[in-house]
Amino acid sequence: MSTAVDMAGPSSPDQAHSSSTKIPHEPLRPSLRRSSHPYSLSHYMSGPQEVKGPQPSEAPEQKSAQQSHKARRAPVAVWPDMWESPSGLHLAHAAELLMRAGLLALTPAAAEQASGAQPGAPRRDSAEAKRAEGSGPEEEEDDSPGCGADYQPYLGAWFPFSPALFPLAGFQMGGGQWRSAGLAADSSDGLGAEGLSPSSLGGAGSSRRKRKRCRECVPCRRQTNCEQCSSCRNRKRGHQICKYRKCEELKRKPGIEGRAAGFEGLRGSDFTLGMSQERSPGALDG
DNA sequence: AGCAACGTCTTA
DNA sequence: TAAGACGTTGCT
Repeated sequence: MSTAVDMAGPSSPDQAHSSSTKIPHEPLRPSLRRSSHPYSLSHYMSGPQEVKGPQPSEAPEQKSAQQSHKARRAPVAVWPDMWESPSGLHLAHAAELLMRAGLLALTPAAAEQASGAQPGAPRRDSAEAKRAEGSGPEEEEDDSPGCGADYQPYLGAWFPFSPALFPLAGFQMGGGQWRSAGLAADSSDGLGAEGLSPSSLGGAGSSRRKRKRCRECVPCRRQTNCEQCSSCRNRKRGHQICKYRKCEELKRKPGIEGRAAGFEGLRGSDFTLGMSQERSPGALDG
């Protein structure tokens, strides 16, 4: 338990939102103020319930599109607008607010602590984790609401791992290999780490065989769906995993061995640190 | 059988 | 070219 990461804190977005009442409404840094963000902290801390449903500004559009395909789409929520901001400025803004609230620590240690959480009630992913490796400190956490990693969307690890920021830090999702070299060497199913499984390879290399998530990259290690991204909002039709949980290996086209040697062995903590450094004011301004 | 999610095709 | 839709696979 660290001061920055309250492991006994909210285990769901709803609970996380309640903590917003403790946040002092102080002015932001000038650099962030200048970014003219319209959102307050309470806005960032607002949750799915608050953003679900049609937004006032969208009502006319929905009416006019009743007969179109678009009419079937879920209304655009406020959060995804920020999370998916190409510039990442929304994220920086949110990070500033959360840091003020003591909820955010952009340090490797905090990220490590958040990911190395106490076990919780096992859910779906735990079965995969059991298959994945016999033991070890990096053993995949249970997909539990009480798991520290569940807080990542609301804590330090979340922002650096946002897809919107990967490009800013020079980490192209298609080229990165973030899992530990030690883990890779130790992995009993190296195929699995490559997003390939014996079963998926077992056939005649059919392209229709499904690859499996590596379970070791940052997105794979996320415990919970964000419930805000397009994939989550559109799960029934989209049949896609949460954007922020989409395995880095699976994002790459099958057969493309685009692994950059420079990424080999880069630990998650190193990555977090790199992101923190990359996100320093100077780096962002540059 | 039901569900999650990968792969591919279509659409904007 | 990215996002969405849908068929399909793989697992429980």
